[in-house]
Amino acid sequence: MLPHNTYRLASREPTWKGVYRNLRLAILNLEIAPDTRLNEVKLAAALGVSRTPLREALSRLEMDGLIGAAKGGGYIVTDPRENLADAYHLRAALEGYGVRLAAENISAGQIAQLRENVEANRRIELADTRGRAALNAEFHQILIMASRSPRLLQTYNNLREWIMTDEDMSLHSDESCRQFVHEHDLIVSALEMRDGDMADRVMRLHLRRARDLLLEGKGRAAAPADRELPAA
Amino acid sequence: MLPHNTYRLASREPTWKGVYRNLRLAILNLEIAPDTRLNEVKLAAALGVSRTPLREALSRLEMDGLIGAAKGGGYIVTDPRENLADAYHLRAALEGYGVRLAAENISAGQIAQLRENVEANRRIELADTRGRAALNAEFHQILIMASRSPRLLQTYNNLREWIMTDEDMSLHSDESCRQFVHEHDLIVSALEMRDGDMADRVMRLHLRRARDLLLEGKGRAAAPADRELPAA
DNA sequence: ACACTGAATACTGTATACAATACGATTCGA
DNA sequence: TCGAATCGTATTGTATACAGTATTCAGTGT
Repeated sequence: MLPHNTYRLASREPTWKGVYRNLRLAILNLEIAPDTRLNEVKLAAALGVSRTPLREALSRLEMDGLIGAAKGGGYIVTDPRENLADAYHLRAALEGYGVRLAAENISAGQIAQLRENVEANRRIELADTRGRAALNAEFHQILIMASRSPRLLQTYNNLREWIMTDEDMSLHSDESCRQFVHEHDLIVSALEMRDGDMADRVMRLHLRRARDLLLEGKGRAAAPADRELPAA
Repeated sequence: MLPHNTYRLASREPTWKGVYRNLRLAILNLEIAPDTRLNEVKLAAALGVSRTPLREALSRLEMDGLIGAAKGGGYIVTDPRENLADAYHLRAALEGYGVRLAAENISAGQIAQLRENVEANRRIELADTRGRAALNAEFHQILIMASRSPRLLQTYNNLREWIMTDEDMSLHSDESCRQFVHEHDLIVSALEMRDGDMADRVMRLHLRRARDLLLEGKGRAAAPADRELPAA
Protein backbone atom coordinates (compact mmCIF):
# COMPACT_ATOMS: atom_id res chain seq x y z
CA MET A 1 0.00 0.00 0.00
CA LEU A 2 1.19 3.45 -0.85
CA PRO A 3 1.64 5.72 2.15
CA HIS A 4 -1.31 7.94 1.43
CA ASN A 5 -0.23 10.32 -1.25
CA THR A 6 -2.22 8.88 -4.10
CA TYR A 7 -3.68 12.32 -4.73
CA ARG A 8 -5.24 13.35 -7.98
CA LEU A 9 -3.56 16.58 -8.80
CA ALA A 10 -5.14 19.53 -10.56
CA SER A 11 -8.68 18.45 -9.79
CA ARG A 12 -11.00 21.41 -9.65
CA GLU A 13 -13.94 19.20 -8.77
CA PRO A 14 -14.21 17.16 -5.59
CA THR A 15 -13.62 13.46 -6.00
CA TRP A 16 -16.85 12.43 -4.37
CA LYS A 17 -18.82 14.26 -7.03
CA GLY A 18 -17.44 12.10 -9.76
CA VAL A 19 -18.04 9.03 -7.67
CA TYR A 20 -21.59 10.19 -7.11
CA ARG A 21 -22.24 10.59 -10.82
CA ASN A 22 -20.67 7.27 -11.69
CA LEU A 23 -22.60 5.34 -9.10
CA ARG A 24 -25.80 7.12 -10.01
CA LEU A 25 -25.49 6.13 -13.62
CA ALA A 26 -24.36 2.64 -12.73
CA ILE A 27 -27.45 2.13 -10.63
CA LEU A 28 -29.83 3.62 -13.16
CA ASN A 29 -28.31 1.52 -15.95
CA LEU A 30 -28.59 -1.57 -13.80
CA GLU A 31 -24.86 -2.12 -13.93
CA ILE A 32 -25.10 -2.70 -10.24
CA ALA A 33 -27.74 -5.29 -9.52
CA PRO A 34 -30.64 -4.10 -7.37
CA ASP A 35 -30.83 -5.34 -3.78
CA THR A 36 -27.09 -5.79 -3.56
CA ARG A 37 -25.62 -4.67 -0.32
CA LEU A 38 -22.83 -2.21 -0.95
CA ASN A 39 -19.54 -3.00 0.67
CA GLU A 40 -17.73 0.23 1.28
CA VAL A 41 -14.19 -1.05 1.28
CA LYS A 42 -14.59 -3.13 -1.85
CA LEU A 43 -16.47 -0.40 -3.70
CA ALA A 44 -13.87 2.14 -2.71
CA ALA A 45 -11.13 -0.15 -3.92
CA ALA A 46 -12.97 -0.81 -7.18
CA LEU A 47 -13.44 2.90 -7.79
CA GLY A 48 -9.92 3.75 -6.78
CA VAL A 49 -10.84 6.15 -4.02
CA SER A 50 -10.87 5.99 -0.27
CA ARG A 51 -13.94 5.37 1.80
CA THR A 52 -14.37 9.01 2.76
CA PRO A 53 -15.45 10.48 -0.59
CA LEU A 54 -17.32 7.26 -1.33
CA ARG A 55 -19.39 7.67 1.79
CA GLU A 56 -20.07 11.27 0.86
CA ALA A 57 -21.45 10.06 -2.46
CA LEU A 58 -23.45 7.28 -0.85
CA SER A 59 -24.97 9.71 1.56
CA ARG A 60 -26.37 11.71 -1.32
CA LEU A 61 -27.49 8.70 -3.28
CA GLU A 62 -29.52 7.73 -0.27
CA MET A 63 -31.26 11.09 -0.25
CA ASP A 64 -31.98 10.61 -3.94
CA GLY A 65 -33.64 7.34 -3.09
CA LEU A 66 -31.32 5.35 -5.31
CA ILE A 67 -29.98 3.42 -2.37
CA GLY A 68 -31.61 2.71 0.94
CA ALA A 69 -30.29 2.26 4.44
CA ALA A 70 -29.76 -1.35 5.39
CA LYS A 71 -30.42 -2.68 8.84
CA GLY A 72 -27.27 -2.62 10.88
CA GLY A 73 -25.84 0.16 8.79
CA GLY A 74 -24.67 0.33 5.23
CA TYR A 75 -26.72 0.64 2.08
CA ILE A 76 -28.71 -1.47 -0.34
CA VAL A 77 -29.32 -0.40 -3.92
CA THR A 78 -32.96 -0.04 -4.87
CA ASP A 79 -34.45 -1.21 -8.13
CA PRO A 80 -34.89 1.89 -10.27
CA ARG A 81 -37.42 0.09 -12.43
CA GLU A 82 -39.72 -0.60 -9.53
CA ASN A 83 -39.72 3.03 -8.66
CA LEU A 84 -40.09 4.31 -12.19
CA ALA A 85 -43.86 4.55 -12.17
CA ASP A 86 -43.67 6.08 -8.73
CA ALA A 87 -41.08 8.58 -9.85
CA TYR A 88 -43.52 9.71 -12.50
CA HIS A 89 -45.98 10.49 -9.77
CA LEU A 90 -43.50 12.77 -8.12
CA ARG A 91 -42.77 14.32 -11.46
CA ALA A 92 -46.44 14.95 -12.10
CA ALA A 93 -46.75 16.55 -8.68
CA LEU A 94 -43.82 18.86 -9.35
CA GLU A 95 -44.65 19.78 -12.92
CA GLY A 96 -48.37 20.02 -12.39
CA TYR A 97 -47.98 22.51 -9.60
CA GLY A 98 -45.03 23.99 -11.47
CA VAL A 99 -47.05 25.03 -14.49
CA ARG A 100 -49.66 26.38 -12.13
CA LEU A 101 -47.05 28.70 -10.73
CA ALA A 102 -45.66 29.32 -14.17
CA ALA A 103 -49.02 30.58 -15.31
CA GLU A 104 -48.62 33.39 -12.79
CA ASN A 105 -44.94 34.07 -13.17
CA ILE A 106 -43.87 33.24 -16.69
CA SER A 107 -42.28 36.02 -18.72
CA ALA A 108 -43.01 36.91 -22.30
CA GLY A 109 -39.51 35.84 -23.26
CA GLN A 110 -40.02 32.42 -21.77
CA ILE A 111 -43.30 31.99 -23.61
CA ALA A 112 -41.48 32.85 -26.82
CA GLN A 113 -38.84 30.26 -25.96
CA LEU A 114 -41.54 27.66 -25.46
CA ARG A 115 -43.22 28.52 -28.75
CA GLU A 116 -39.89 28.19 -30.47
CA ASN A 117 -39.29 24.87 -28.80
CA VAL A 118 -42.65 23.53 -29.91
CA GLU A 119 -42.02 24.69 -33.47
CA ALA A 120 -38.64 22.98 -33.53
CA ASN A 121 -40.29 19.87 -32.16
CA ARG A 122 -42.81 19.99 -35.01
CA ARG A 123 -40.11 20.15 -37.62
CA ILE A 124 -37.68 17.63 -36.21
CA GLU A 125 -37.52 14.23 -37.84
CA LEU A 126 -38.73 11.17 -35.98
CA ALA A 127 -35.44 9.31 -36.25
CA ASP A 128 -33.51 11.95 -34.34
CA THR A 129 -34.27 10.57 -30.91
CA ARG A 130 -31.43 12.42 -29.30
CA GLY A 131 -32.63 15.73 -30.66
CA ARG A 132 -36.19 15.00 -29.61
CA ALA A 133 -35.03 14.09 -26.13
CA ALA A 134 -33.10 17.36 -25.91
CA LEU A 135 -36.08 19.39 -27.04
CA ASN A 136 -38.35 17.62 -24.63
CA ALA A 137 -35.95 18.13 -21.75
CA GLU A 138 -35.64 21.79 -22.68
CA PHE A 139 -39.37 22.26 -22.76
CA HIS A 140 -39.94 20.93 -19.30
CA GLN A 141 -36.87 22.69 -18.02
CA ILE A 142 -38.15 26.06 -19.17
CA LEU A 143 -41.50 25.35 -17.57
CA ILE A 144 -40.03 24.52 -14.21
CA MET A 145 -37.78 27.54 -14.32
CA ALA A 146 -40.78 29.67 -15.20
CA SER A 147 -42.39 28.63 -11.94
CA ARG A 148 -39.70 30.68 -10.20
CA SER A 149 -39.48 28.21 -7.36
CA PRO A 150 -35.87 27.18 -6.64
CA ARG A 151 -37.02 24.31 -4.51
CA LEU A 152 -39.25 22.89 -7.21
CA LEU A 153 -36.41 23.25 -9.69
CA GLN A 154 -33.96 21.51 -7.43
CA THR A 155 -36.24 18.58 -6.70
CA TYR A 156 -37.07 18.29 -10.36
CA ASN A 157 -33.44 18.27 -11.37
CA ASN A 158 -32.78 15.38 -9.03
CA LEU A 159 -35.46 13.47 -10.84
CA ARG A 160 -34.65 14.50 -14.38
CA GLU A 161 -31.74 12.23 -15.14
CA TRP A 162 -33.63 9.42 -13.59
CA ILE A 163 -36.75 9.46 -15.70
CA MET A 164 -35.70 11.19 -18.88
CA THR A 165 -33.26 9.00 -20.69
CA ASP A 166 -32.61 9.32 -24.39
CA GLU A 167 -33.55 5.76 -25.06
CA ASP A 168 -37.05 6.36 -23.78
CA MET A 169 -37.67 8.53 -26.81
CA SER A 170 -37.03 5.66 -29.19
CA LEU A 171 -40.25 4.07 -28.02
CA HIS A 172 -42.45 6.80 -29.42
CA SER A 173 -44.30 6.24 -32.62
CA ASP A 174 -44.83 8.96 -35.18
CA GLU A 175 -48.39 9.46 -34.02
CA SER A 176 -47.66 9.60 -30.33
CA CYS A 177 -44.93 12.10 -31.07
CA ARG A 178 -47.34 14.41 -32.79
CA GLN A 179 -49.74 13.99 -29.94
CA PHE A 180 -47.06 14.90 -27.41
CA VAL A 181 -46.12 17.99 -29.35
CA HIS A 182 -49.76 18.92 -29.51
CA GLU A 183 -50.01 18.62 -25.75
CA HIS A 184 -46.95 20.80 -25.36
CA ASP A 185 -48.66 23.31 -27.55
CA LEU A 186 -51.79 23.16 -25.43
CA ILE A 187 -49.77 23.83 -22.30
CA VAL A 188 -48.14 26.87 -23.81
CA SER A 189 -51.52 28.17 -24.87
CA ALA A 190 -52.85 27.67 -21.37
CA LEU A 191 -49.91 29.60 -20.01
CA GLU A 192 -50.48 32.41 -22.46
CA MET A 193 -54.04 32.63 -21.19
CA ARG A 194 -52.70 32.48 -17.64
CA ASP A 195 -54.94 29.50 -17.05
CA GLY A 196 -52.97 27.56 -14.43
CA ASP A 197 -55.81 25.14 -13.87
CA MET A 198 -55.88 24.04 -17.46
CA ALA A 199 -52.11 23.90 -17.71
CA ASP A 200 -52.02 21.65 -14.67
CA ARG A 201 -54.67 19.35 -16.06
CA VAL A 202 -53.03 19.01 -19.45
CA MET A 203 -49.63 18.47 -17.87
CA ARG A 204 -50.87 15.66 -15.66
CA LEU A 205 -52.52 14.03 -18.63
CA HIS A 206 -49.39 14.51 -20.72
CA LEU A 207 -47.14 12.89 -18.15
CA ARG A 208 -49.55 10.10 -17.52
CA ARG A 209 -49.62 9.24 -21.18
CA ALA A 210 -45.83 9.41 -21.38
CA ARG A 211 -45.51 7.13 -18.40
CA ASP A 212 -47.96 4.56 -19.70
CA LEU A 213 -46.18 4.46 -23.02
CA LEU A 214 -42.86 4.08 -21.30
CA LEU A 215 -43.91 1.28 -18.99
CA GLU A 216 -45.68 -0.53 -21.78
CA GLY A 217 -42.68 -0.17 -24.03
CA LYS A 218 -40.17 -1.29 -21.49
CA GLY A 219 -42.49 -4.01 -20.40
CA ARG A 220 -41.06 -5.94 -17.60
CA ALA A 221 -38.32 -7.30 -19.82
CA ALA A 222 -35.31 -5.14 -19.05
CA ALA A 223 -32.37 -7.46 -18.80
CA PRO A 224 -31.05 -7.15 -15.27
CA ALA A 225 -27.38 -6.56 -14.79
CA ASP A 226 -25.29 -8.58 -17.16
CA ARG A 227 -22.06 -6.70 -16.93
CA GLU A 228 -21.34 -6.14 -13.31
CA LEU A 229 -19.32 -3.96 -11.15
CA PRO A 230 -18.19 -5.73 -7.99
CA ALA A 231 -21.35 -7.71 -7.41
CA ALA A 232 -20.18 -8.50 -3.90
CA MET B 1 -6.13 15.63 23.61
CA LEU B 2 -7.56 12.28 24.36
CA PRO B 3 -6.11 9.51 22.20
CA HIS B 4 -9.24 8.98 20.20
CA ASN B 5 -11.46 6.83 22.27
CA THR B 6 -14.02 9.44 23.18
CA TYR B 7 -16.68 7.11 21.91
CA ARG B 8 -20.29 7.34 22.89
CA LEU B 9 -21.08 3.88 24.09
CA ALA B 10 -24.42 2.17 23.73
CA SER B 11 -25.50 4.51 20.98
CA ARG B 12 -27.84 2.79 18.62
CA GLU B 13 -28.10 5.90 16.50
CA PRO B 14 -25.24 7.31 14.47
CA THR B 15 -23.68 10.45 15.82
CA TRP B 16 -24.05 12.39 12.61
CA LYS B 17 -27.82 12.02 12.83
CA GLY B 18 -27.95 13.88 16.09
CA VAL B 19 -25.62 16.50 14.69
CA TYR B 20 -27.87 16.77 11.68
CA ARG B 21 -30.96 17.33 13.81
CA ASN B 22 -29.23 19.84 16.05
CA LEU B 23 -27.86 21.88 13.21
CA ARG B 24 -31.14 21.70 11.36
CA LEU B 25 -33.01 23.10 14.32
CA ALA B 26 -30.31 25.65 15.02
CA ILE B 27 -30.57 26.95 11.49
CA LEU B 28 -34.35 26.97 11.42
CA ASN B 29 -34.48 28.75 14.76
CA LEU B 30 -31.96 31.28 13.52
CA GLU B 31 -29.55 30.37 16.28
CA ILE B 32 -26.96 30.34 13.56
CA ALA B 33 -27.09 33.57 11.63
CA PRO B 34 -27.85 33.24 7.93
CA ASP B 35 -24.99 33.80 5.50
CA THR B 36 -22.53 32.56 8.08
CA ARG B 37 -19.71 30.57 6.60
CA LEU B 38 -19.43 27.36 8.56
CA ASN B 39 -16.00 26.44 9.82
CA GLU B 40 -15.79 22.70 10.07
CA VAL B 41 -13.13 22.43 12.75
CA LYS B 42 -14.68 25.00 15.03
CA LEU B 43 -18.17 23.61 14.55
CA ALA B 44 -16.94 20.10 15.21
CA ALA B 45 -15.19 21.27 18.34
CA ALA B 46 -18.27 23.17 19.50
CA LEU B 47 -20.47 20.13 18.98
CA GLY B 48 -17.96 17.79 20.55
CA VAL B 49 -17.61 15.52 17.55
CA SER B 50 -15.01 15.02 14.90
CA ARG B 51 -15.22 16.47 11.42
CA THR B 52 -16.29 13.21 9.83
CA PRO B 53 -19.84 12.91 11.21
CA LEU B 54 -20.16 16.68 10.99
CA ARG B 55 -19.45 16.59 7.29
CA GLU B 56 -21.96 13.80 6.87
CA ALA B 57 -24.56 16.01 8.49
CA LEU B 58 -23.55 19.03 6.44
CA SER B 59 -23.82 17.01 3.29
CA ARG B 60 -27.46 16.29 4.02
CA LEU B 61 -28.23 19.78 5.14
CA GLU B 62 -27.03 20.91 1.76
CA MET B 63 -29.41 18.56 0.00
CA ASP B 64 -32.18 19.90 2.20
CA GLY B 65 -31.30 23.35 0.99
CA LEU B 66 -30.60 24.62 4.48
CA ILE B 67 -26.99 25.33 3.66
CA GLY B 68 -25.43 26.07 0.32
CA ALA B 69 -22.01 25.39 -1.16
CA ALA B 70 -19.61 28.28 -0.79
CA LYS B 71 -17.10 29.22 -3.39
CA GLY B 72 -13.82 27.50 -2.75
CA GLY B 73 -15.51 24.74 -0.80
CA GLY B 74 -17.32 24.71 2.49
CA TYR B 75 -20.84 25.79 3.23
CA ILE B 76 -22.86 28.90 3.92
CA VAL B 77 -26.12 28.78 5.85
CA THR B 78 -29.12 30.00 3.92
CA ASP B 79 -31.85 32.13 5.38
CA PRO B 80 -34.71 29.72 6.13
CA ARG B 81 -37.17 32.59 6.13
CA GLU B 82 -36.39 33.45 2.56
CA ASN B 83 -37.01 29.88 1.50
CA LEU B 84 -40.01 29.28 3.70
CA ALA B 85 -42.59 30.51 1.22
CA ASP B 86 -40.86 28.52 -1.46
CA ALA B 87 -40.83 25.40 0.66
CA TYR B 88 -44.57 25.75 1.00
CA HIS B 89 -44.84 25.65 -2.74
CA LEU B 90 -43.08 22.34 -2.82
CA ARG B 91 -45.32 21.13 -0.05
CA ALA B 92 -48.42 22.20 -1.93
CA ALA B 93 -47.17 20.36 -5.00
CA LEU B 94 -46.59 17.18 -3.03
CA GLU B 95 -49.74 17.24 -0.95
CA GLY B 96 -52.00 18.49 -3.69
CA TYR B 97 -51.04 15.67 -5.98
CA GLY B 98 -50.86 13.40 -2.95
CA VAL B 99 -54.52 13.77 -2.04
CA ARG B 100 -55.36 13.29 -5.69
CA LEU B 101 -53.69 9.89 -5.53
CA ALA B 102 -55.16 9.28 -2.11
CA ALA B 103 -58.64 9.73 -3.52
CA GLU B 104 -57.97 6.68 -5.65
CA ASN B 105 -56.03 4.58 -3.19
CA ILE B 106 -57.16 5.40 0.33
CA SER B 107 -58.52 2.56 2.43
CA ALA B 108 -61.60 2.60 4.60
CA GLY B 109 -59.42 2.23 7.65
CA GLN B 110 -57.42 5.28 6.74
CA ILE B 111 -60.54 7.32 6.19
CA ALA B 112 -61.67 6.26 9.66
CA GLN B 113 -58.31 7.35 11.02
CA LEU B 114 -58.70 10.72 9.39
CA ARG B 115 -62.21 11.15 10.77
CA GLU B 116 -60.92 10.30 14.21
CA ASN B 117 -58.10 12.76 13.81
CA VAL B 118 -60.46 15.54 12.81
CA GLU B 119 -62.71 14.76 15.76
CA ALA B 120 -59.78 14.88 18.16
CA ASN B 121 -58.74 18.16 16.59
CA ARG B 122 -62.21 19.54 17.22
CA ARG B 123 -62.12 18.65 20.89
CA ILE B 124 -58.56 19.65 21.70
CA GLU B 125 -58.02 22.86 23.61
CA LEU B 126 -56.44 25.83 21.93
CA ALA B 127 -53.63 26.15 24.45
CA ASP B 128 -52.27 22.70 23.73
CA THR B 129 -50.08 23.77 20.86
CA ARG B 130 -47.96 20.67 21.04
CA GLY B 131 -50.96 18.42 20.81
CA ARG B 132 -52.41 20.40 17.94
CA ALA B 133 -49.10 20.22 16.11
CA ALA B 134 -49.04 16.47 16.58
CA LEU B 135 -52.58 16.07 15.30
CA ASN B 136 -51.88 18.26 12.33
CA ALA B 137 -48.73 16.37 11.50
CA GLU B 138 -50.60 13.09 11.82
CA PHE B 139 -53.37 14.25 9.51
CA HIS B 140 -51.05 15.18 6.71
CA GLN B 141 -48.93 12.13 7.33
CA ILE B 142 -51.89 9.82 6.89
CA LEU B 143 -52.85 11.61 3.71
CA ILE B 144 -49.45 11.26 2.16
CA MET B 145 -49.26 7.62 3.15
CA ALA B 146 -52.69 7.08 1.65
CA SER B 147 -51.31 8.20 -1.69
CA ARG B 148 -49.29 5.00 -1.68
CA SER B 149 -46.34 6.68 -3.31
CA PRO B 150 -43.08 6.01 -1.45
CA ARG B 151 -41.31 8.76 -3.34
CA LEU B 152 -43.89 11.36 -2.45
CA LEU B 153 -43.71 10.24 1.16
CA GLN B 154 -39.95 10.46 1.23
CA THR B 155 -39.79 13.90 -0.30
CA TYR B 156 -42.50 15.07 2.03
CA ASN B 157 -40.71 13.75 5.07
CA ASN B 158 -37.63 15.74 4.14
CA LEU B 159 -39.75 18.84 4.16
CA ARG B 160 -41.91 18.10 7.19
CA GLU B 161 -39.58 19.07 9.99
CA TRP B 162 -38.71 22.17 8.11
CA ILE B 163 -42.12 23.66 7.73
CA MET B 164 -44.04 22.11 10.58
CA THR B 165 -42.54 23.26 13.81
CA ASP B 166 -44.47 23.22 17.05
CA GLU B 167 -44.06 26.91 17.56
CA ASP B 168 -45.83 27.66 14.33
CA MET B 169 -49.00 26.37 15.94
CA SER B 170 -48.85 29.01 18.62
CA LEU B 171 -49.58 31.63 16.00
CA HIS B 172 -53.04 30.33 15.26
CA SER B 173 -56.00 32.08 16.70
CA ASP B 174 -59.07 30.26 17.90
CA GLU B 175 -60.93 31.14 14.75
CA SER B 176 -58.23 30.18 12.31
CA CYS B 177 -57.90 26.88 14.14
CA ARG B 178 -61.55 26.10 13.63
CA GLN B 179 -61.22 27.07 10.01
CA PHE B 180 -58.26 24.75 9.55
CA VAL B 181 -60.10 21.87 11.12
CA HIS B 182 -63.02 22.61 8.87
CA GLU B 183 -60.75 22.43 5.86
CA HIS B 184 -59.38 19.13 7.08
CA ASP B 185 -62.93 17.92 7.33
CA LEU B 186 -63.63 19.06 3.79
CA ILE B 187 -60.66 17.16 2.50
CA VAL B 188 -61.75 13.97 4.18
CA SER B 189 -65.20 14.37 2.72
CA ALA B 190 -63.73 14.86 -0.72
CA LEU B 191 -61.72 11.69 -0.28
CA GLU B 192 -64.80 9.79 0.82
CA MET B 193 -66.47 10.91 -2.39
CA ARG B 194 -63.33 9.93 -4.27
CA ASP B 195 -63.20 13.45 -5.65
CA GLY B 196 -59.49 13.97 -6.14
CA ASP B 197 -60.01 17.22 -7.94
CA MET B 198 -61.81 18.79 -5.04
CA ALA B 199 -59.40 17.37 -2.49
CA ASP B 200 -56.52 18.88 -4.44
CA ARG B 201 -58.17 22.26 -4.63
CA VAL B 202 -59.03 22.39 -0.95
CA MET B 203 -55.58 21.21 0.01
CA ARG B 204 -53.86 23.90 -2.01
CA LEU B 205 -56.12 26.51 -0.47
CA HIS B 206 -55.52 25.09 2.99
CA LEU B 207 -51.77 25.20 2.65
CA ARG B 208 -51.82 28.63 1.14
CA ARG B 209 -53.77 29.97 4.05
CA ALA B 210 -51.47 28.26 6.52
CA ARG B 211 -48.46 29.73 4.78
CA ASP B 212 -49.82 33.24 4.71
CA LEU B 213 -50.68 33.09 8.37
CA LEU B 214 -47.25 31.76 9.17
CA LEU B 215 -45.37 34.39 7.21
CA GLU B 216 -47.54 37.15 8.57
CA GLY B 217 -47.16 35.85 12.09
CA LYS B 218 -43.45 35.52 11.90
CA GLY B 219 -43.49 39.04 10.63
CA ARG B 220 -39.93 39.62 9.73
CA ALA B 221 -38.85 38.92 6.23
CA ALA B 222 -42.37 38.25 5.11
CA ALA B 223 -41.27 39.09 1.61
CA PRO B 224 -43.19 36.59 -0.51
CA ALA B 225 -41.03 34.81 -3.00
CA ASP B 226 -44.08 34.77 -5.22
CA ARG B 227 -43.79 38.20 -6.69
CA GLU B 228 -40.23 38.49 -7.65
CA LEU B 229 -38.83 40.57 -10.39
CA PRO B 230 -39.55 39.15 -13.82
CA ALA B 231 -36.03 37.93 -14.26
CA ALA B 232 -35.08 37.67 -17.92
C1' DA C 1 -32.33 -32.77 15.27
C1' DC C 2 -32.87 -28.28 16.92
C1' DA C 3 -32.07 -24.40 19.74
C1' DC C 4 -29.11 -21.54 22.19
C1' DT C 5 -24.75 -19.54 23.36
C1' DG C 6 -20.28 -18.09 22.50
C1' DA C 7 -16.31 -16.46 20.00
C1' DA C 8 -14.37 -15.08 15.63
C1' DT C 9 -14.93 -12.11 11.83
C1' DA C 10 -16.23 -8.65 8.79
C1' DC C 11 -17.93 -4.31 8.13
C1' DT C 12 -19.60 0.19 9.44
C1' DG C 13 -19.03 4.49 12.22
C1' DT C 14 -15.72 7.74 14.06
C1' DA C 15 -11.38 9.99 14.83
C1' DT C 16 -7.20 11.84 13.27
C1' DA C 17 -3.34 12.70 10.21
C1' DC C 18 -1.96 14.62 5.92
C1' DA C 19 -2.17 17.08 1.25
C1' DA C 20 -3.58 20.80 -1.49
C1' DT C 21 -5.82 24.78 -2.46
C1' DA C 22 -7.75 29.34 -1.57
C1' DC C 23 -7.40 33.53 0.75
C1' DG C 24 -5.02 37.29 2.99
C1' DA C 25 -1.18 39.95 4.28
C1' DT C 26 3.03 41.90 3.41
C1' DT C 27 6.53 43.55 0.61
C1' DC C 28 8.57 45.12 -3.49
C1' DG C 29 8.29 47.76 -7.63
C1' DA C 30 6.50 51.40 -10.64
C1' DT D 1 0.42 55.71 -3.23
C1' DC D 2 -1.34 52.05 -5.61
C1' DG D 3 -0.88 47.66 -7.75
C1' DA D 4 0.96 43.15 -8.35
C1' DA D 5 3.34 39.19 -6.91
C1' DT D 6 4.76 36.02 -3.50
C1' DC D 7 4.79 33.87 0.77
C1' DG D 8 2.27 32.34 4.96
C1' DT D 9 -1.76 30.77 7.04
C1' DA D 10 -6.20 28.93 7.50
C1' DT D 11 -9.54 25.64 5.95
C1' DT D 12 -11.26 22.20 3.13
C1' DG D 13 -10.73 17.57 0.75
C1' DT D 14 -8.85 12.96 1.17
C1' DA D 15 -6.66 8.99 3.21
C1' DT D 16 -6.02 5.86 6.86
C1' DA D 17 -6.11 4.04 11.48
C1' DC D 18 -9.02 2.49 15.11
C1' DA D 19 -13.26 1.27 17.90
C1' DG D 20 -17.55 -0.98 18.22
C1' DT D 21 -21.34 -3.56 16.70
C1' DA D 22 -23.77 -6.94 13.88
C1' DT D 23 -23.49 -11.33 11.66
C1' DT D 24 -22.13 -15.84 11.13
C1' DC D 25 -20.65 -20.16 12.24
C1' DA D 26 -19.17 -23.59 15.30
C1' DG D 27 -19.95 -26.08 19.39
C1' DT D 28 -22.56 -27.85 23.12
C1' DG D 29 -26.53 -28.94 25.63
C1' DT D 30 -31.35 -30.47 25.76
